Amino acid sequence: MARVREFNADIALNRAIELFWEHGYANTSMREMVKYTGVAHAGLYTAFGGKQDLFQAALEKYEERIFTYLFGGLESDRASVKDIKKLFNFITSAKDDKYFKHGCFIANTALEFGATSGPIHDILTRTFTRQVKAFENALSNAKEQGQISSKVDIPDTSASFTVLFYGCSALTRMKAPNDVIQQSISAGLTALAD
Amino acid sequence: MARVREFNADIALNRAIELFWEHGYANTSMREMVKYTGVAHAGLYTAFGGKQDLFQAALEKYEERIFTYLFGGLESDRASVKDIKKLFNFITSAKDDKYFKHGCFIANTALEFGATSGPIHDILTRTFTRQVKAFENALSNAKEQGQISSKVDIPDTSASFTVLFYGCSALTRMKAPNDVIQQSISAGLTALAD
DNA sequence: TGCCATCTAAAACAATCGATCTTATATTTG
DNA sequence: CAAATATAAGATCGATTGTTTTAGATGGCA
Repeated sequence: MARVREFNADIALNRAIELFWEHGYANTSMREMVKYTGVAHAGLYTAFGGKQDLFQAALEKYEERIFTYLFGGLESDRASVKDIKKLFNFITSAKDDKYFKHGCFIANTALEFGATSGPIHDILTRTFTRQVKAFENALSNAKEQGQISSKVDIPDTSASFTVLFYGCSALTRMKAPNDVIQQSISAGLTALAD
Repeated sequence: MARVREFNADIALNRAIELFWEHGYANTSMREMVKYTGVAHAGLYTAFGGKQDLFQAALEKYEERIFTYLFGGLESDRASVKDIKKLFNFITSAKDDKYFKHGCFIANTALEFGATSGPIHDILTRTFTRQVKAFENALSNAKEQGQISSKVDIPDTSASFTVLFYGCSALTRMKAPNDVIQQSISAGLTALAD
């Protein structure tokens, strides 16, 4: 029949995530995307549609990624305090890490798009809700196992951890002093200590 | 001598803050700015310079504003727990408020520009540092007055409050459920209660 | 009143945007 | 091998960007 596609769409999408992540949607041109992915104009457009579609695909792939790696443990039946600490320990040590040096891609997008309704905002709220629930799951498991005091307010603490995550993401992105990030995390996690 | 300027530069700058605040730097065109401010192209350019200069002037005016109104009390010699609570009470009730419905302008800009060096980033880090110090000032005053336990770690708690502020700003901008914001604040402020 | 600097309004500018189309190459199937 | 087709590279499209220029209106001062 015809010639087979030369580029790997999955690899290209990972590159797209990187570029959108660093510069945001508005500050990334399709020409830069062509250069960075190494995929020709026509290739990107036939494989993904337009710029918005590419961005949405990148955001959804990233969403999948963080729930596999970053929040994955928190959604498990055996989620515990250890998983929460693991998440925030990663953030603490990840200011230069490939996968967090620009903060969280979802958080960056949330502040770029604000409350502008559309498919992007749907992804943002969906992710947010799932993050809160992941913390709730880990905390209620931890309470059942007696890892944390029965006095811990689970909805309040889950909300607090979620906000802590978004706050740390913002600080990481703007390269705020690392000790402030560490201090805020150690203060936030005291809720689990007593 | 010459014809006197018809528009008030200060009023125009306040309008510029509103538009940049809502849509960000990249997503605001100078044509929209001309429409929104009611000031002609040439007027904006002669009064402020280019788009970047206008943005910088807007950001600095906003910076001045939040340290007068939002963080003002925290920098005072008589700053106390009451001022911290006042700040977060405002955020709790301000999701539809003219002055916070799109989150904090500084926080939005921090995530749009990231760590890109330049005058904008200087403003961001300057503001951030001053916010942390404002919390430290209020907390050390509160400790001296016996309002909070002597066991409260001031650097940790200040960092925690600053991150809470940026996190709540993000949630407000993306119109996250208001109860999550409230819960995170009530959880964050428990550090002051015991 | 007349000058002229400075204003407003709008058109014009070059550059760049997202998107499409062209051209030529490369590859698979009959 | 040859026809068919999707590819890659890049020229090109109209629209929009930030900025500058032009043209006309306005107001303070000689």
